[in-house]
Amino acid sequence: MSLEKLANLIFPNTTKTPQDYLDKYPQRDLKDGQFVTRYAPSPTGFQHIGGVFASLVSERVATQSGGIFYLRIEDTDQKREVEGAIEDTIATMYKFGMEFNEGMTGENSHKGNYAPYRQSERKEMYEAFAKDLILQGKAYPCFATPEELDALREEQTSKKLNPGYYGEFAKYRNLPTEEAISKIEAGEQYIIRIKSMGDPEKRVEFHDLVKGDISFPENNQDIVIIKGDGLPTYHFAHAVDDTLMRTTHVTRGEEWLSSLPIHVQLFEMIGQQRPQYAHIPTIMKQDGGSKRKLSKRKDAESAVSYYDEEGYPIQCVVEYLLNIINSPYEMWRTENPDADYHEFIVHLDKMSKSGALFDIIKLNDVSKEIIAKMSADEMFELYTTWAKQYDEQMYKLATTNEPAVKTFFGIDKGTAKPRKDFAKWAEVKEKIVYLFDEFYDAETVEQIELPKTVDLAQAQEIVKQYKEIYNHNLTSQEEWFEDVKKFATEIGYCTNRKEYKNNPDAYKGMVSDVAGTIRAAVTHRSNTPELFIIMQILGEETVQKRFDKFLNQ
RNA sequence: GGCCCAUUGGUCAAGCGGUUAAGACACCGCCCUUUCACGGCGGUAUCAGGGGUUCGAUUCCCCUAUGGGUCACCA
Repeated sequence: MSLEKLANLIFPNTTKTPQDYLDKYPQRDLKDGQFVTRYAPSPTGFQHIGGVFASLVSERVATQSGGIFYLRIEDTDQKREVEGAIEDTIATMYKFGMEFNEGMTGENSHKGNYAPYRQSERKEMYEAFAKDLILQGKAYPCFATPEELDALREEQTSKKLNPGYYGEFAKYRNLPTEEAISKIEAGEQYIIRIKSMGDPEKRVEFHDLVKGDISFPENNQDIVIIKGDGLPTYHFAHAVDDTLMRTTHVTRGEEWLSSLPIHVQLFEMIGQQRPQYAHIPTIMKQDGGSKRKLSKRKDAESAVSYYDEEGYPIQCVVEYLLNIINSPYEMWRTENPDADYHEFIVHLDKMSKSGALFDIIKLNDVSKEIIAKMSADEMFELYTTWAKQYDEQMYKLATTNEPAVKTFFGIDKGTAKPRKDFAKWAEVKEKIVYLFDEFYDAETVEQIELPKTVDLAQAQEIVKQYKEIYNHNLTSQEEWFEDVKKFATEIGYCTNRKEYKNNPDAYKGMVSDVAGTIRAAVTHRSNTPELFIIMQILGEETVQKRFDKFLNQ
């Protein structure tokens, strides 16, 4: 029984068997159609929007089925691990409204009955499964050094052969067990590989929930399952963990698709049923003439932190993502304008099979729509929360002028067609600063946006006269505008577009020129919401002061 | 290069053998309009190419092209 000797030599402290763990983590009590999914990131620190995209899919399909969604940390690569990354990941999940039923809840805490949820703490389980494979002769220690493997790869490449450790190239695959034992006893370094029985002439077939039916050649590589540091590779951890955690559906990025033959094989080798797979497309970015993955280095929008910094309400980002996940979302949203997005049912089979280009313009539109529907109070709350962190000056201004800002945010609210002014909080400043004298006063004459057809001298002439008749005590926008029209007529401007078009020479311009000029004088902007309300917010004294300042430009 | 996946307008995309090939964003025009918006109406623009199968292909099959993924003791 030399295999037993070998197994015990490699894993002297492993007394439990796979069955022990299978008993310890029993099948979940699920009703038909309930999904158990997971989000299983590596703690590398960078929160990528693609990760949010993938986890959102997982979370939605699990939650909407009444199943379980859990968070597993895949920290088997210690070199890449970044401190604080686990907490970052968890914070990101919560921020995006994804509640997980089980998993890591902090650096050193978790919830759920299938713990630990961190791979580095599951070492004994991988060892039990690996030991069992060795015992059965399905896995073996490999003593090849990295240099040897490099040389092998080079040789294979030069001969135009498939690179890798397989078949005749698998030098230690058929090493007599006694020799393996003596090498280990002599202290030689090794890793554990599977003894692949796959035949690349044969094909594995499977059904992917997103991609449909796919087939691959069988895997014939003796892939590594336990690395030199004693931790499992992704492939092996996947098979063991998703078995023991009783995952029913593996939703992950499509970059995993080509390792499916390995995974299928691994599940077979450990004698367990494989989960169903849904390989979801990668979010891409247009780069010149071609598409590429959203890049951490090149694309600011790849980082989750970007949306924080720019002040996109998270709900907007989620809804945009949902839009990409299932395009019927948009239709659903139109039909259910006030529904919570959680009520939308995500269908894996309706996902696009190819990667969508990230479209920030569309995101802006989705966002504007959502912000337009918010109440002024809600906007104020979200805006000041954002500003507190990212724009201290605006935070102070907004909080010390709460009523004014709320009135401003509230313009048009509750009407059938509220303005869609803001896509993100970072845009608020440029569209609101004229409410505050310190900004208004600091602006130069070049910054004044006059109507296209009016020059400064004309504008000043208009304002000079308007200042005299300006009545701050009007009570409605309509009343005020009637007043402006009357004034415009008196000074030779037309108040009827058709008439003006028919006879442009009879007038100095349109009433829009007059209104635009007043707007420019009061706000320096050509684009603002209802001027009447802005002037009310400002107060008579300020409005008059601004007229004066304008006349002195 | 081998293997795999994908390919409908600028973008997201409906479609699942017979359609005037939806809709949304963007763009353009008109209308409404005090500006900007919003809104309304309309417009430009798509089945990658070539072969089959079929009475009929965007839909099915094959080839080509293009794009993407993957070929680690990383996940």
